Amino acid sequence: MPLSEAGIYAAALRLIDADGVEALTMRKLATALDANPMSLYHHVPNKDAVLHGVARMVGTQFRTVTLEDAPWQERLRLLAMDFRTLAHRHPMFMGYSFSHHVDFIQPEDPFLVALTAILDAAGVPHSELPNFTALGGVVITGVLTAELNGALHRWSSLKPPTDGEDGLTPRGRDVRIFRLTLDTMIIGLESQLGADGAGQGAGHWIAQS
Amino acid sequence: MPLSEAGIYAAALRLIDADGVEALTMRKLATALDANPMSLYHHVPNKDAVLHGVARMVGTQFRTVTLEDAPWQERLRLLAMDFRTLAHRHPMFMGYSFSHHVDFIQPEDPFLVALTAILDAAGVPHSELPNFTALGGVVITGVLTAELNGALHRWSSLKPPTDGEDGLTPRGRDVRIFRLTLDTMIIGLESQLGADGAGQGAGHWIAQS
DNA sequence: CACGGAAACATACATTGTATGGAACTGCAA
DNA sequence: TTGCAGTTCCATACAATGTATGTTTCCGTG
Repeated sequence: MPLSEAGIYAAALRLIDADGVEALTMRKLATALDANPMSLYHHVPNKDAVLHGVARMVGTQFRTVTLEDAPWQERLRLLAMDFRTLAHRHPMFMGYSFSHHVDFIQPEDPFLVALTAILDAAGVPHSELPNFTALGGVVITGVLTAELNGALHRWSSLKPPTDGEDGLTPRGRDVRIFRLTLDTMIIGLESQLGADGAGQGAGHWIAQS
Repeated sequence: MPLSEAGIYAAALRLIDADGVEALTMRKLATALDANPMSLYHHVPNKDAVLHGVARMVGTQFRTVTLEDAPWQERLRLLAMDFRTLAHRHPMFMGYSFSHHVDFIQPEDPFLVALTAILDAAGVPHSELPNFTALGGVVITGVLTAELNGALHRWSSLKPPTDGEDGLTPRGRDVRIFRLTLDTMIIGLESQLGADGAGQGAGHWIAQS
């Protein structure tokens, strides 16, 4: 069987699934493909390209059903869960990918597109869509990363759209989003704790599978 | 000036601040200390230990004021911001640390202790404290990581206390926390969007520094 | 001054990604 | 079939890295 770009990515993914990304070497990859290490370089420019290729390959596996008519909360939950399912299919790679900003998420990426659409449907104003998309994406991938690399465990057991300028520096926007995330979490907690009369969600987090 | 453990950590941190963690090599570290590479190994067992040492060194720099009487929301905000300040003092290292689970956060860590105390004060039941601590910690470090490594940017411009068993498998608990985070974010968004009558925070995210 | 332990050093090795140049194969024209 | 061009493959080589191993230098104490 001759070498091919797709074949290389597939083999790389298999090795990564088995032993993790750091254990992947060009030599092992070549051995797995029964080829000389240098032969790979005729199909792939370098190791980074292999990882990007794997990222694209995994990325195309993402599927989510789009329930146009469901409430946005439900759609968001579903999207996140679908993404989590994908992440758990290749935990080694995804855990690495999120951390090392292998630019996994791209414009036109189905996840990104779906997330944006949902937030749009939720009523987020267009000028704020990028920020909220970032918020959602970061929270979802952040928790996912933490789950995949075990940080979540350790913590819990320790004794489109930019059509308008906002006049903020990049740094300032970062702070903005950071605060936004924080505020969101806080308000969410408030409601869940029933501190004020938000009602509907209060107490539901106590003891349920 | 003779070599010393603390001196090695300090020099390592300087190099990391300048060029990032991946650029740190034992040889460069030795050169910076005007010593032979192997001399370091008389004070430090290996490179990982250097990183852990740096982590401890940076960790002790964390300070936060504890406003016992302030509302928990304010305390949480303050804690997160203090942590963010620390992270921005050594962005290279912190960004790396969060991703690569250099076990930066330890029991008795001031950040962890403060976070737990605040959530306790917020009324989180003791049985749920670990979960909520994880939630808070993961969200805070998650967003921070995303900010430090630029993911936040990319996204936004793209077009103690375990005293009771819960009978869940580790995996199951992960799912639980994941859902919890998600729900929190969702409820938070709901409130912010004024979808129901939670009021107090609605709309405050539109156009403010 | 002698000596014993600690610190520093020089050398060496395995592992990594990859540059370089030649060998083998493949498809096609004559 | 033969000749040839281009693609694919492979053997060798190199620099960078972490660190094992053995030797030398230094420094305080008897």
